[in-house]
Amino acid sequence: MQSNEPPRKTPGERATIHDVARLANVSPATVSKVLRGLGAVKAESVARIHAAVRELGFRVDPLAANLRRSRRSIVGLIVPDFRNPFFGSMVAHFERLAEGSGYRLVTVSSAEKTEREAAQTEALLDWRVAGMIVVPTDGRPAAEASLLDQKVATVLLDRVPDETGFDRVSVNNVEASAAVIRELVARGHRRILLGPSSLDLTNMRDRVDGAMAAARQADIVEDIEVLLCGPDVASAMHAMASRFDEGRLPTAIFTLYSPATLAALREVERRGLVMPRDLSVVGFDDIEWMQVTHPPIAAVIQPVQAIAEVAWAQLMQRLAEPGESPRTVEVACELDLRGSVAGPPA
Amino acid sequence: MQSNEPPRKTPGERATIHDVARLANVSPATVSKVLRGLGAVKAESVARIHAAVRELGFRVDPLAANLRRSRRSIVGLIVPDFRNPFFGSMVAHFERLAEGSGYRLVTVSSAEKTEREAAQTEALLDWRVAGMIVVPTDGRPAAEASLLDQKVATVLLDRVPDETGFDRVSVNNVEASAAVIRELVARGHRRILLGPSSLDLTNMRDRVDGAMAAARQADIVEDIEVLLCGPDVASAMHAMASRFDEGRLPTAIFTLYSPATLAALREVERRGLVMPRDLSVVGFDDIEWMQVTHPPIAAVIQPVQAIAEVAWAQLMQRLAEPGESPRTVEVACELDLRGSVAGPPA
DNA sequence: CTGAAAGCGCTTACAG
DNA sequence: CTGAAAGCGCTTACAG
Repeated sequence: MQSNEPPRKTPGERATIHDVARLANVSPATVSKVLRGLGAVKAESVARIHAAVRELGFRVDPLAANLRRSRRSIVGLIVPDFRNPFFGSMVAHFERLAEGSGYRLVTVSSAEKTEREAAQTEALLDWRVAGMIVVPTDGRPAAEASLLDQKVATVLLDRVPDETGFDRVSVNNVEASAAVIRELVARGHRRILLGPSSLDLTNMRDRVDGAMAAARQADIVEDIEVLLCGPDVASAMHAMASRFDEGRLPTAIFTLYSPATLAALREVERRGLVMPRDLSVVGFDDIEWMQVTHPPIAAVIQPVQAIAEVAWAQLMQRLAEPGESPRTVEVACELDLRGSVAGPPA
Repeated sequence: MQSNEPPRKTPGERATIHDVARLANVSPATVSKVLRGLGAVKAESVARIHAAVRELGFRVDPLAANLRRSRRSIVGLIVPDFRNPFFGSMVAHFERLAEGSGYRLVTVSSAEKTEREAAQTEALLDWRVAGMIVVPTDGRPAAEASLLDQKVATVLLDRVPDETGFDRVSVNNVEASAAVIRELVARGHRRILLGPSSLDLTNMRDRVDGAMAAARQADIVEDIEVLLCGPDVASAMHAMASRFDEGRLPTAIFTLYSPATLAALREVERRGLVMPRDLSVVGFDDIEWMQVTHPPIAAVIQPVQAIAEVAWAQLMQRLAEPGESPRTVEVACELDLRGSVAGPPA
């Protein structure tokens, strides 16, 4: 880091590599070489160059530096929604990972719309990003053709397609969801409501499938109910409210993403129901507030940090070896059964 | 938006303006002119150029396009923490605002560390951003000298310094906090705990000042207690736990940022206290989960969208008229007194 | 060990 | 109406 008061000679204008070269009495090519630690340069020149860099407060323009290469040292990250803390946390982890790796991270959101995801992807490709990390809006990159066409190293995250030419990282959605159902069944529940956002998302489909498989095992498939809750908190509130209005509630709700958990609790609260006496609730995704409710909400914990680390490592690996065939990694979730779960009402 | 399958001639390589020029039988300069809608060009040439652009799936490289100007068409946004939904929401609003304005948004976080804020600012300046929107880590931009030196249009947000050469947008922290105290006093509270993150942050200081002013008016200054809760949820949990351990709690807690609200509720929950019977709680910042707790938590609502819109308008204005003297805008908050507030225990 | 020249993908005067 | 040339801030062969 440089000091707070860069001793620039020309306030308002940044020094260029030519200014440094002039001051150090060498050519711009030599400055460039020294700055990137390449080749053999006379010690005297090196010293003069470093002095000039300090004197002028010179810092290279990373965008111009990459112009001659076909790819910029930028990684693009596309998430569905900044307001969801799960993705917020993901962004924070990637930002930390990008530091020191020599890549800059540019993060954009698709707002859960495929057209926007496509437009954002194209915009990042316009920047000649070296790589991309994408949480596809509905399980398949919206600008898949362009990504493949331009051969940009890409890792898909969270909502990953079954078949794809890209690297993938996800959690063990099927098994984690099955485990939740098994726990509920073990406590005596039969009538269980599942709350996915939509069945177009591959991760949601996997969660429903896992839950259903466990239900089949327990022979309670016919008692399982699926409520589509839509992309965000607003839609989930609406869906839950309608369902609660209908009456004859199940004895347990397993919400498959955090906005639905929020919506379910809101209805529980509004109608004066008491967890877990009247209703058990388990959410997929653990968020900080889930431990300040009364009782705390049981949750499937996604290891965000591990997901980000694995994905970043995969991306770096692919940038190093573009030819390798795509790999898939599945990270295991943990189930924390908190106070919101008990047996069904007597 | 272009179709999913760009009909590129050279897969893997993007077409350049030279490719377009060659195909359309004109010079690159003419293509450039047409693409930016400048100057007079023969209708025939225009048609051939558009045809070539489509044929090759050409899209300009916005970074290269800006190289000749001293500033890139990029706006940098620095927030303290992506994991805080208040800032997540802010980022989402700015992203939407940037679209269609011809600027691309590059968002980074300071992780509540001034050194990181300084480094992130320098990095964005390296990119020659046209403008910056900064939520200063502790009330004053960490790389202030560089921002001023390079004359980059800058708007400060949320935690704004008292005196500064930059445009500022904040909420009416003093008055909003005073209003909370007045409401609590009106309900009979005297012993009130304030929970700021730190007194180094100008917005926190203003909130404390506003609360204190109202307390003075009500002659209860000596009953006010201030608990520093630190930068994030973890530190706030720790601070709250220690304070609750001490015993002799106040009758009301006014947390001045959402992590402290979370921490306060966690202690309430852990110790089996009942709101508002044993304790009233009001938080500064409204977050979605605050309405799914029992009872819902009273909150000072910051109008994130209005804040973002005002700040963006200011930035655009300053880019248009760099010479004008800095302006300050204060946006009003709304107080929603929900079930977590009542009179003190009898 | 060093520098002149060409190039990255565009735009900007300028000349015609 | 159009194009050749120079330039933005760097890097990359290449020649010496």
